[in-house]
Amino acid sequence: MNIGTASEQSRLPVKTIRYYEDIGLVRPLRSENGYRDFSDTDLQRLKFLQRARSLGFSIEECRELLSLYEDGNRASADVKAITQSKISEIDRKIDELRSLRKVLTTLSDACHGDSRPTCPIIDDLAGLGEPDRDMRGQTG
Amino acid sequence: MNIGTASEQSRLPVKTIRYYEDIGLVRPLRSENGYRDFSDTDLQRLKFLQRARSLGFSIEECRELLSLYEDGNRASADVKAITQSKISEIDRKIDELRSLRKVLTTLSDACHGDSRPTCPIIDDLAGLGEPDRDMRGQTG
DNA sequence: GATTGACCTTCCAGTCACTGGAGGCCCTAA
DNA sequence: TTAGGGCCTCCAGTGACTGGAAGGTCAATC
Repeated sequence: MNIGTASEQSRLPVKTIRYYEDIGLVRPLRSENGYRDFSDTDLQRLKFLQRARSLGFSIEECRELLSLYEDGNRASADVKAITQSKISEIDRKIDELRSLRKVLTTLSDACHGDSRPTCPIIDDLAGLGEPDRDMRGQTG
Repeated sequence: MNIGTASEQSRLPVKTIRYYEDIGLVRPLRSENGYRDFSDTDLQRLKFLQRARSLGFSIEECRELLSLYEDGNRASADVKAITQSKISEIDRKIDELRSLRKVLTTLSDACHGDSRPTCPIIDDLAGLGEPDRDMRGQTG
């Protein structure tokens, strides 16, 4: 099938599929006219990639998962390990966002939010808050 | 002061400061030898940027906040609005991560994680799960 | 005065995962 | 024959840096 059909079926943009070919995630044959010709197996890979990407796996993780997918002898433990490290990563991100949210909420709550120029948010950003600067603002 | 000192004081990498100059977030003078010469005002901006970035504001948001910071007549409502839209954004991200986490946890829990090749995680990625494919995997 | 080494400069390329666009070929239908 | 849509490649841009090469500057030491 042509790339357009593969795109519809896999729900991946055409551009993305071409990109995936570029980086070797899928290797469709070529028709005589130079068009990519996707087999059912290729389509399976694309669907796999779509799902895995939407679950937050990076391209390199997808590559790894794909090779496990296609290795009939893989140990499920290997796949589970990748998945669990992904879960930990998500947990870390959630924590980080939560603490960010907390600071922003505190600042926002302290701000009267009217037409006056006085603004605790700006004051904080400018370093005019309590002098515990070194406790905060560490970039992850 | 030289860029190294500005870097220490602002806790921003030297490279980042040069980048910020490139994109016009800070405009230090130059000494006769061509070295950047940061004033106290420049340093204030850098510290402001460090704090704002660490709170998750994008570069463009920082630019906006900086101009509000330097506008003595700004309305605090403007700053509060940016902050609150940031909070909503964080909430959206957290929700997304939570639902991702849920799917991954379900999959991981279903996987025995031993040396056998049978793996529900891979099966799901391959589209061998329940046939509700169209309900899932929408990329945000 | 020469050398060392830290610090500074610019410029280019790479990161991640695409996305947009230009310029042009191919195919089908009217 | 023409119009349109689909396909091709290649290049550049996104965001926010980061790494590295090649080279100039400065202060201290020999």
